[in-house]
Amino acid sequence: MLKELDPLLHSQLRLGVMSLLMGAESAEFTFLKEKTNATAGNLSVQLDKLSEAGYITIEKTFRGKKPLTRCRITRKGIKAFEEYVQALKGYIK
Amino acid sequence: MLKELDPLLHSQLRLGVMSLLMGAESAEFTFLKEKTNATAGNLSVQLDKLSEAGYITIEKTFRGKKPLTRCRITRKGIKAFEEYVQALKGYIK
DNA sequence: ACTTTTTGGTTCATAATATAAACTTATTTA
DNA sequence: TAAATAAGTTTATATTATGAACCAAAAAGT
Repeated sequence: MLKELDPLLHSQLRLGVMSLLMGAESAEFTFLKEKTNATAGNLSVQLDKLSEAGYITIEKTFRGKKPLTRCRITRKGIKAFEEYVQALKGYIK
Repeated sequence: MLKELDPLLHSQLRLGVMSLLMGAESAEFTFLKEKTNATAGNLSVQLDKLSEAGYITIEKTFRGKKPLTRCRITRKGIKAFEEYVQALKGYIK
């Protein structure tokens, strides 16, 4: 039987972010923005949602005088991602 | 680079329907409803969208005196599904 | 025989979600 | 010193998903 797909992950942009974070120790806002082709506003909102859910951490610092936002996937996020992939496989054969 | 995910397929219910139709010659409304656990209203709407897009055909007849709605995936639908799966693989590694 | 429930849906109003435009604050660059 | 750029956030809107309410016919109760 088809499993539920975690709605937090079943979104192109959030899934893209999580996918990128799965493959890196951490990633900067600007990097994620470039790789996903998202607008800053949209990315900002979606990162907040992932953070709210405890799937990522967001660390805001400065590089010199400029703001620097760094994201990292959490253990919970990794687990959710892996479960999502398993569930998805039931759909794509 | 991450590819676009066809928004018509990137929806739990529509993807579920397409997945079921990929594995069968045809399927009845009531069968799809059971397998996907959708409400009739939601399923009806999503089937229309897939049909509008040319991804499935919907044939309305009768079994005895009761309405019978039968769905089939089209060549276009199969292609779209396969492309979606390819694009998705870029996200889930 | 009629009235209640079930079957097989559709329509529509609302809830949830995604998205980008407009804004902010600070920093280079001209 | 005015104008453009960087790095985001907030907010208003557009899009999408979802189910409640509805309909017509058939089957089941009484």
